[in-house]
Amino acid sequence: MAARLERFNEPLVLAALSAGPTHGYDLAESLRAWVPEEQIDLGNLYRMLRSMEDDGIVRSEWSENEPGRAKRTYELTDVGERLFDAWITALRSTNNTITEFLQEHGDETKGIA
Amino acid sequence: MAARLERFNEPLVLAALSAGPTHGYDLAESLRAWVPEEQIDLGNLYRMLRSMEDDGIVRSEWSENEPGRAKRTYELTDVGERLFDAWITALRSTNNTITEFLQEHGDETKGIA
DNA sequence: ACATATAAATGTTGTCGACATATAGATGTG
DNA sequence: CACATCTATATGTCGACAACATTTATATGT
Repeated sequence: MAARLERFNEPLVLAALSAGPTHGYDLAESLRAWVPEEQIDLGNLYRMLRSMEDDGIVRSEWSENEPGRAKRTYELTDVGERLFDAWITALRSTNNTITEFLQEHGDETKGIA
Repeated sequence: MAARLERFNEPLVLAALSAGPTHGYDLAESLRAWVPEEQIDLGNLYRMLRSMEDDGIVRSEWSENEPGRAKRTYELTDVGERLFDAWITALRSTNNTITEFLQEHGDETKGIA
């Protein structure tokens, strides 16, 4: 059982990028810090990044003159920053809904709380 | 934008049924009380109830000798009650994750909080 | 008589996450 | 050197679930 929050990886990515540009593989590291219990699916992460780029949420380019495998560096656009704000608001609202629900029904797990 | 919690209707139904048996249409009323902003999809609700019955979470039978259109009355099984407990635990955990995230990033919406 | 509310159900479609696989350069090790 | 492993990006496929639409049927209000 898990109460999965749909698309929650998106605000995690937005938060990570709001601290400055990085590339996909590093982003996966940041996400792991937030959700240590579940391993990040890199395939889905890259797919998400490309879809976010299609929507103008992030912008990317191949990093040049860097050692190692070629990396694509992502950074937030203005649209992305505004989306981040919207996510924060939405998460607050969701959190309130859950909190109210737990207040009304949270004594169901006898002996754990 | 909405931070949708996947399958959140399920714990709502479980909570409603834990207060006693009812039928699908009444359940929709209870759900509306919890999520007034979004209208409940009755089609999906009935589909969900059937699937929950397949999984042994609820049990149902046609109500007899009742006026009006024939109703199917649902009640929780033991499995359903345990699932409800599991949902509570999972929701607590999700709530903690969101809360931590908001504590670190919640000052993004300038002038609203 | 006609519209609307109650009640249950199916069909169809799109989005997203889970899992698998492909490609390729860099680095470590026997 | 050969081979494994790590870093890095990307696509293919599948299934679960929500959104939206439509169907059937009874009861009630005007």
